[in-house]
Amino acid sequence: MPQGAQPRDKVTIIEIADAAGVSKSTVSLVLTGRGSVKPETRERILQVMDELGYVYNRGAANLRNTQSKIVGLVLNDLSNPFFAEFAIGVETVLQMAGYVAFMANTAESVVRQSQVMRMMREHGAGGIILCPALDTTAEELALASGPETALLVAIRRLPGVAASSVVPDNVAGSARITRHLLNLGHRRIAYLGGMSSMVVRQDRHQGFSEAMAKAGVAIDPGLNLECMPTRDGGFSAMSSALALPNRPTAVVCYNDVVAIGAMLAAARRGLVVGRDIAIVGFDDTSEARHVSPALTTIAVDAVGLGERAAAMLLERITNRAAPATSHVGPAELVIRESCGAYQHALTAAG
Amino acid sequence: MPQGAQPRDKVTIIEIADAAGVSKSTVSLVLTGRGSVKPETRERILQVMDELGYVYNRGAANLRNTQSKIVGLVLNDLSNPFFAEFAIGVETVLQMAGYVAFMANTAESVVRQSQVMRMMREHGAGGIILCPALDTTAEELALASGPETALLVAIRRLPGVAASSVVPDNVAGSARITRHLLNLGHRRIAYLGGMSSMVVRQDRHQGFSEAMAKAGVAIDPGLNLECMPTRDGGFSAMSSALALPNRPTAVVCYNDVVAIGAMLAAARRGLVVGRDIAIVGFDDTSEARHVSPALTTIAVDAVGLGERAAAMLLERITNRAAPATSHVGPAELVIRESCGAYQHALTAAG
DNA sequence: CTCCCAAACTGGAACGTTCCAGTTATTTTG
DNA sequence: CAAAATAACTGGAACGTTCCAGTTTGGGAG
Repeated sequence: MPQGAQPRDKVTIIEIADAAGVSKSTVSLVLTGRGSVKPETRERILQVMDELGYVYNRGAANLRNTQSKIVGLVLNDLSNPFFAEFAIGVETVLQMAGYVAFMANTAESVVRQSQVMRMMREHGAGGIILCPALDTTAEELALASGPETALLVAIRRLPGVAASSVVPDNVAGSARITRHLLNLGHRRIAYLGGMSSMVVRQDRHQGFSEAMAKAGVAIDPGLNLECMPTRDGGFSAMSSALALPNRPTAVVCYNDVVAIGAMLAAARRGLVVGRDIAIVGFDDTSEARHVSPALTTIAVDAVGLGERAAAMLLERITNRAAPATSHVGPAELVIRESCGAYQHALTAAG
Repeated sequence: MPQGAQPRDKVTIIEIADAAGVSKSTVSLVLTGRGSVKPETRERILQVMDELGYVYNRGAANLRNTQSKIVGLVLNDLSNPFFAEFAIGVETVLQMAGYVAFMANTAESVVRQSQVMRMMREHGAGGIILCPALDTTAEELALASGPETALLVAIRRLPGVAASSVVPDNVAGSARITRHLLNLGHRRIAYLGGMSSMVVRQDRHQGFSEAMAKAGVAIDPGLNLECMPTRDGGFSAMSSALALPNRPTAVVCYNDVVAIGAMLAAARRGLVVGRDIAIVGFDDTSEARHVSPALTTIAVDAVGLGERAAAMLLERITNRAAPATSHVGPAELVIRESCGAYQHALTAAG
């Protein structure tokens, strides 16, 4: 605030009008940019605003408008870098379009999720991008969202929900990375991590199964291990897998976080990952590059998914008649060291 | 929304009142919980709300109230897990207090930062927690914040700003980790990363210098290397350091991200980190644990800082007379493998 | 000079809520 | 049993904006 201005804690359009010697309607005209105002009048009004430290009151404006320029972004786990990157993509696009993102972290709690969604609707959000918490049901969502708020479900698809969605191609990605291990000669391959109640786990495991079936390789049911999708979960599940009498030669993990836990467990057992055992992940978070050996994984472009989600939601907000659409993003294989492909190439050549 | 309810896209308090056979004032009473309403009337009103799919309009309420229950959280870099963790801490405390966080990522852009802060004020945020973008000046901030919005500056302290602040003890932390290297016998120690214009860099470098001076070890000016606080920055700065005729035996890095880049550069040169050279970081992000060798670093408890920041801001919002306060959080040494302490212990014993 | 038209501006009624100042119904109290 | 107190409820005036329907101003055409 420029010096000399009294810090009146609530400057309104009317005070601006009085000070500039015009009516509040004229001030509103320059604020919204609608109608025609003489340039010098506009200038004078803007200057007065500056002097008095005027702050536009969007709440009051929305009361008439219904056009709120707010969208909500509900994340299930901000501590996972994957979702942080997703959020960055969303934010970039929204910002460009003059929207502002109300962002909240549910930490996988469905009650917090509905609280947060309610809050957003109460604040007049025109749309919500939701990365649903585990155990979110279609009914809950129907209650927590309404006809005036466009809903887009991202990352975790939610069967039975009539909303747009943006998800990576989990089935294809998982099949792709499984085929890679099969090509390297592995036959005893475990699937590790995630809980079977999770839709994403189901999709990824489906891709795994399909690739195995297509290659004519039988899946040992004992090599299908569930665990929470955390590093600790991966660590203990992998420890059990390694204690098996006939342990796997390769492990397809639910995601990078689990894979990193699994790598730690293998190292603890004295195994060299990429030589004695192959471990692969899913997501391609920045950590996948930094662990040693670097993790072979599936890149799903979190930022790109976020951008796409935001764009699709904005489309539905501005064009309310538009139908709900779905987008399935690409999932690409990134070969690094943890699968032993490099080692393998050497052996094959030698 | 329960079946049978018409999806009227704007249900107001008045329609609820009509349907329940009471006045809008009574409905307002049950909404706010003020005043006394007969339990059965309250029940009836709540039921009607449910049936008609009523959504409370906070914008309209704030028009009278000025108590908005919104606080803004402005982050300079959401892709850095440190800030994601900080955000989680902030959110947890706000949620508890019934507040909702408007969160935005500025990606180190000062123009985006002022846009975002303006938006938040326009939406009636009662306070803003700001992790300032690089190059933020005190003057800009004075313009972008106002008397009606409490400001708290976090993580990066900003000289000359009259606001509360929450920062880790950069000086002490840096001194602590430098002392650790000195105790291990290192004398040629480099300081690597960050730009000297950054206040955080200044603080951390000060701690480094003080520890060196106290130990009576001279600092070689050639071993003070600046770079952007990114992994790539750390990589190239470390590459230069290693090309020096008389290279350092230990490197204190600006933060973990830089340290990880530096480790990569050392490995590329064929050096075994923790044996041939010591590298340490600052922040203790989750990556520090996962790299190999695990990084010795300074833990500053990002979540705790976030919680503290939120609590302090809420205090200032609810008690407007409260003066601006400052909190300096602890910075603790976490010894892992990258400094060779384990190796050193073996040698000393043998 | 008069008329007309556009440009520039204005007053007041919304918007959905809260809250003050009542008004009625019900209970307590002396 | 009347009076007072309380509980339960109500009407209307805010709050800060937008927008409709005017009104004034200033020029140009006839």
